[in-house]
Amino acid sequence: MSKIDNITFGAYIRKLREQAKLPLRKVAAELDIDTSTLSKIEKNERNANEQIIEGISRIFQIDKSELKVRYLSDKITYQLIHEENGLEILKVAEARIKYQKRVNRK
Amino acid sequence: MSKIDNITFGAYIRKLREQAKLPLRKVAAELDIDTSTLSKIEKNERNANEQIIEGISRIFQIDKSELKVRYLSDKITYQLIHEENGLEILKVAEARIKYQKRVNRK
DNA sequence: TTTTGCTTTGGCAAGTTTTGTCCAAAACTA
DNA sequence: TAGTTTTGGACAAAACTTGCCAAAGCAAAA
Repeated sequence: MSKIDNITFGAYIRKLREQAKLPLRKVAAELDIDTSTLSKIEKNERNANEQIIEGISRIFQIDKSELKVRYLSDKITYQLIHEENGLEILKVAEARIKYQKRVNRK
Repeated sequence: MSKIDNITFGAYIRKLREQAKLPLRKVAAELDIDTSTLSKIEKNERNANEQIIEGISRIFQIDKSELKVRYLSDKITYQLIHEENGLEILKVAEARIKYQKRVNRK
């Protein structure tokens, strides 16, 4: 139950930063982005990207794939949150991805 | 097993059109879009949108929500197809959407 | 209260992506 | 062959995203 905690990606990385007692300014500098950009990412007003996820992973020693799962699941949740059939859509996507996996390993 | 047939959205609407024996030209006119745009949508080279899904639903008498499920699950599948943890990402998104539903009906 | 440091906000300009449209060539049909 | 349908490329306009900066807000210390 660690990744299914219903906290957004932004809130999660903010929590990491606050636990480490680091100001935006310092983390942003480490990530080589503007402070205001990081502020917006923490408030889910801007997208993160590979470089930023990489950096967060390095700074806070968090497994990069966990961060990616959080980031992408957030995005997908957001895409479906107002859809009537969100859960069905996910089921179909799941079936397709499983199918792809089967096909790819030939 | 009707929506989980591993056929893309484009291929699906092409099939509908061919079964009805209609040329792109006619369907595109009905949808009020360019013929070549519809050709590209059928080949998954352009996005559909609400208006187009609406139109397809009307022309071929297909339930609009079925079309939406097909369209969006396609998009999500495509977003995750190269991700290591695609299935886990879907699971997390699913848990979040369920959580939202619970919260919303308060 | 004033200062100091941290964070938030708004907005602009540049860059990128997506869209709609047109046209010509390719592919198909009869 | 001609006639029709489908495709792909080019292009500008529109929409969206990004990086950056300046100003405002906020809280705690001096």
